[in-house]
Amino acid sequence: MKRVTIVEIAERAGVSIGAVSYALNGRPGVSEETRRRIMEIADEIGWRPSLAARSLSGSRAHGVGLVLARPADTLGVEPFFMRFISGLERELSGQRIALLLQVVEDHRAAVEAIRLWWAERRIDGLVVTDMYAQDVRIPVIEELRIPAVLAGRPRPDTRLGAVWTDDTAAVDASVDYLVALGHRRIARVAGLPGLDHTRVRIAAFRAAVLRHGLGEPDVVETDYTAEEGGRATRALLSRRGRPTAILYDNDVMAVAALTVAQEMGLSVPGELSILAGDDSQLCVLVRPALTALSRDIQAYGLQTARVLLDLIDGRAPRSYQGNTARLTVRGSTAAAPDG
Amino acid sequence: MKRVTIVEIAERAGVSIGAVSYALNGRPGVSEETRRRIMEIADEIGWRPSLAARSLSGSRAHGVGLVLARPADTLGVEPFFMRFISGLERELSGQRIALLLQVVEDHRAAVEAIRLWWAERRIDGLVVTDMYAQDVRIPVIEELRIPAVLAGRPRPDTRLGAVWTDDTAAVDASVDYLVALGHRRIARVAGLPGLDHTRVRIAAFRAAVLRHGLGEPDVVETDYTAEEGGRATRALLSRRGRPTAILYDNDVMAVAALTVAQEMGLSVPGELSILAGDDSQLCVLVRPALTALSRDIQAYGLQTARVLLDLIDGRAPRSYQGNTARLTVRGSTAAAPDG
DNA sequence: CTGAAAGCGCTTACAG
DNA sequence: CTGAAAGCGCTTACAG
Repeated sequence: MKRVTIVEIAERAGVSIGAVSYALNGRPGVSEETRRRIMEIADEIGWRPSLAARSLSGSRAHGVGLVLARPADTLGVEPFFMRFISGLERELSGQRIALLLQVVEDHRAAVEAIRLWWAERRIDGLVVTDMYAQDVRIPVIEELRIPAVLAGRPRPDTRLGAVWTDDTAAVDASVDYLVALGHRRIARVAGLPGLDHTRVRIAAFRAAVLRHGLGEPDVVETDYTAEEGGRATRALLSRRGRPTAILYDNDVMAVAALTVAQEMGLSVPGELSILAGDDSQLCVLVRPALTALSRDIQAYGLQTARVLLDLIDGRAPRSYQGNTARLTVRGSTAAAPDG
Repeated sequence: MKRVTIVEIAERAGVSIGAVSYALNGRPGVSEETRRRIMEIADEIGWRPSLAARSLSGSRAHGVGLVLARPADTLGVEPFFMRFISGLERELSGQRIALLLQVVEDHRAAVEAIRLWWAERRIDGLVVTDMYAQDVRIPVIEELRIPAVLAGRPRPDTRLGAVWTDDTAAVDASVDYLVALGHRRIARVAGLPGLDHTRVRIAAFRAAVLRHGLGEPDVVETDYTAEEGGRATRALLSRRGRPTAILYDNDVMAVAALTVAQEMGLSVPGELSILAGDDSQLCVLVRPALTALSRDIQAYGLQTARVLLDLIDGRAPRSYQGNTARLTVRGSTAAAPDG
């Protein structure tokens, strides 16, 4: 059970521990020959750096934090997060950087978690998701000067990095596609109105509807859950002049909408076209399979990790724009009924 | 940016750093008065222990690891993991223990991750999910003497703790329920055959079918994905003497089955009863809503964390049995067509 | 009850 | 190119 340390390596190699440290870290100060011998010994006895010791003397914690502020049930059903995490991991684990995960109720708790992690020197940086237009986490992160990257639109007034995709273009493409199918009454079931990207998408939707001269844009806000998605759908479909096509802000709500339409005796896509704002296996699970906006979430996570690692290494904050979501056409969209 | 350390507290309080350490950790060696004064100062200047320092001198890393060895896509769609993680978190974060998460492809990679974490002294213990009957992780964990708890059935031949629920009883209840509805041809679409709990459930299913005198038990093995679940369903429903009821090993496959049945023109539950082995929002999303085995996954995660923390504290390995899954009856099960 | 000191396992100037 | 030493921020016997 005795821990293998550089002292043992130094003894076996007949050099000082300083030399061992230099050799192991690839820094100048030892001859190539010595370095090789030291590396061999380290390998042979299965040495691994103690992160505690390394963190204490160097100043890196070798960890980054991700705080998810959502109810566990919502997190569970939306496939987004696990895939995103998995993408982050792919980049981080290669560099022996741990991902610390915390699931909390709200932003207040998130701020608390961030403060503690930082004070304890557990993390070198932070990944921030689910940005709010007014986000209490940002001033705290700025004040503590924590390297951080937003999974979302850049905030030029901050020192934070950002990895984002062009939601406006994706919404535009969706509306254009539906209009080309002859739809004139298109509605949007949006997610949480406080969220940054929800707002961007709503704005894009409004602009697209107006641009096509389709009258007053019809948007219902929800909390992203199946319940509210279903309820919003029921409300929209009960109106006179009900929409012939609805855009949903995620996959879960679109699936719920399909159920509601079927219960109301409306055929999809015959009488109603449904378009999901996120793609996942869920969309393929149901009938008709759902037309959806797809993007590579794992790649998104991976890029986010890269931008964060650069920041931690002291490079200037970057904004990386990933690929715009593509429209994957399946069975839930078709020509407008009266078209 | 200067870090607040116990040195500063000691100076302000006019005592040694040793006294500060004792006071802050609630150990004897300082008077109550001194202790209170020290705590106040610490609070006032916002001191937080450096985990690196604490880990280096004490021998705790204050972290536990969870390695998920599954393809990211599967992980994403099954709501189980996020809820489980969220339950783990609830217990861990209260004790300032970090959850380190790693998502890998297979058990070989999982073993590698475990070895590294342990060698680097990043973790004090491990949560192990998705146990295989023959599981390469176990001998490694035993050899390294890592405190670990299985989210699954106890292994009496090991020093590992375990948190589990009685799958046999849950399967029994499901079969009994279907038999009471008059079903005589009941099949099971199982998950990955290598998994421990898959085997237990298959065995329980076989035993129940035989006990009820329903003839040769009909089991199809899959990989838990919607694709294979759908394919298995199609195969089962294409046979002469097709089943009138099918038990699925998770929620995702049951939803896929619903789609397949509808495509084949079979009414659910009129001609086919579907029972999902896991419950989640997915089951409520579809029509008919799926009858399912429900359990409190968050509580399961929380209990798992507790058993692990006990182990880490040096207590003897415990096996904790959680509540057996309850049958939540919804619209996908009904009396057998010929009953 | 309290203080002084060693030690955890590294990194990093600073001399040779 | 190499060695000896200080230091990171704590904990913990060991003396007083």
